[in-house]
Amino acid sequence: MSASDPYRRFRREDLPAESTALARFLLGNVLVHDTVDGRIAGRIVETEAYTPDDPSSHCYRGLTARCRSMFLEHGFAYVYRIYGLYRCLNIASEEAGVGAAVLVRAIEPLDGIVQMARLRGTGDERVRDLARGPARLTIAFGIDETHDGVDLCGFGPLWIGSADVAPAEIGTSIRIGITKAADLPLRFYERGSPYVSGPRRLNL
DNA sequence: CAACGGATCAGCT
DNA sequence: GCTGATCCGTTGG
Repeated sequence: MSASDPYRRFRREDLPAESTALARFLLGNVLVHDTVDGRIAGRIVETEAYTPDDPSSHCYRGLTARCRSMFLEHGFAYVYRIYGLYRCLNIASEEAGVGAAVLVRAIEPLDGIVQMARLRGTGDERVRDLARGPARLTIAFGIDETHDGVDLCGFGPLWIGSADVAPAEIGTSIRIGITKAADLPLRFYERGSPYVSGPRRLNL
């Protein structure tokens, strides 16, 4: 967060609002968490879109207490608890008042790798595994439900930005771990990246 | 490697 | 009650 910061914060108007456009746009850009113990940051390499009227979306049946953040303007965080144990980070998409979001599924660690390994607390300190998978990445980044509803395009400690690198070559597949609308091609990943999650057949 | 079960709970039916 | 946008350790080919 200095003049020499290698990453540039996005303003909301930098981001496409539409869900699949945002899911693709985010690939290759960075998620940053500036904590008291230093910066944790990495390149987003895998996303999934949960569109309006999507049967697998948490707000398919309308606004509820859990998914209310999905109705915020695009660029706000939606964090929810899954399987009672873990958390997943989404970025709200579409316009305010429309429930939709992009799930961030995997990140290539760039900064704060030592702290990521500490936060994860497993024996596995391979950089490749630190943020590969939606729940792993929230653990590695220290993200929890206190981040639900925060503006990732604001000036807070958790934000998204540009690393000003060449755009990734994007692959497309069906989404992972869902049972409804399971055939829709709404998962996007950086082709060839070893930091992407999921079975190999989905990462060609 | 692939497959399986346990952990653990909010939200919904 | 039952179901998950999951992970991890263990078991078996």
